Amino acid sequence: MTNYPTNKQETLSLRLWLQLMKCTKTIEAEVASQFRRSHHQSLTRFDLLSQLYRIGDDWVAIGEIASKLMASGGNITGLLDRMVADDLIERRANPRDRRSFQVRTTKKGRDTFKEMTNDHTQWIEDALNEFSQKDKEQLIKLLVRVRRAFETNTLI
Amino acid sequence: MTNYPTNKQETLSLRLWLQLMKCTKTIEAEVASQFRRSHHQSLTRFDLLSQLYRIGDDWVAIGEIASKLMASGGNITGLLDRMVADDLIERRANPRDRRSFQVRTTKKGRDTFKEMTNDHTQWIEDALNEFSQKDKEQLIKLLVRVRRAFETNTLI
DNA sequence: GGTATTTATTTTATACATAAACTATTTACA
DNA sequence: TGTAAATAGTTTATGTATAAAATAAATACC
Repeated sequence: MTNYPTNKQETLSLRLWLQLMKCTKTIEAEVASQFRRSHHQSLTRFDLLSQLYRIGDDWVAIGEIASKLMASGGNITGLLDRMVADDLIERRANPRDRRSFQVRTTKKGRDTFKEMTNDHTQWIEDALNEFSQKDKEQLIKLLVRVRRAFETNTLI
Repeated sequence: MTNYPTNKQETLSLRLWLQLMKCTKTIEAEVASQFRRSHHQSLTRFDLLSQLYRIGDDWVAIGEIASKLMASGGNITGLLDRMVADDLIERRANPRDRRSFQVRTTKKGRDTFKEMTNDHTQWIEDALNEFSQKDKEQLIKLLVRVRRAFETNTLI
């Protein structure tokens, strides 16, 4: 009979995962609800605008957006349709590949993103200002380790 | 001109939140996809079955479920409908209050949950076994602090 | 050059999420 | 008691997510 891992250890991993989820969901729900109230936009749209901003608000292929958002293709089509309808982004055919389409933020999209990201930063700052730089850094380090552990473990 | 908070501090809080979300989403996507593949069930359904299990697999009011899952009413109605159709739970009118309905797991629901929770525990254990008890405990502690900070801050 | 494969995106069917309006009770209380 | 307010769920409209099949164009390769 081998020395089986204690129940306490098992519980701890599960508890860690549950707390991680609970924490994220709490913040996410709050941020999403604020975005809806203040800007009539969803968290997903904010993510998408963030990605476009990072790219430099230039034309990007739809597939690239999809992979960056970790979203499925069918999802992106509808999301982009609605955002085009709201004049946040524009869409065109890729002039060099007729299979491919590209999107880019409009002026309204960039302005909306700027307002959203200002609010967003402020909310997060306000909520987390009680934490020391050291605490934050350590938490980030641990979170990255957890993610890496999970990625390498499950992708085998 | 006041001493404005440094950009570095601001970035750190945002980075913390981004890592938190990224970490949770990575694990969640993996677990959800495994549940779909192995059991044809969603993470939401697993959460719901977990809540029913915690309650003791006895009759519970629908509203209580909704609040425990942090879900809206309209959402729960559809979710429960589909789970009743799949014979995972059963529904009845509350005999003492004709406005209210109650749900309870079926045998199939309990069996499904048992299988799912075994797998789930194993996945999490496998992924997190490289972490020391001390690391896990500290991470849990920090996560709880973050959540509390956010709850008290934003609910004012 | 013509066929097979790959790539990029959309369509379809379905599940899950919210807010807001609605229905049906129960409860509070004047 | 009778009426207003509160409570419990559902319905409706819409947004966001997945998987799988379909479409269309580019590429590989014989």
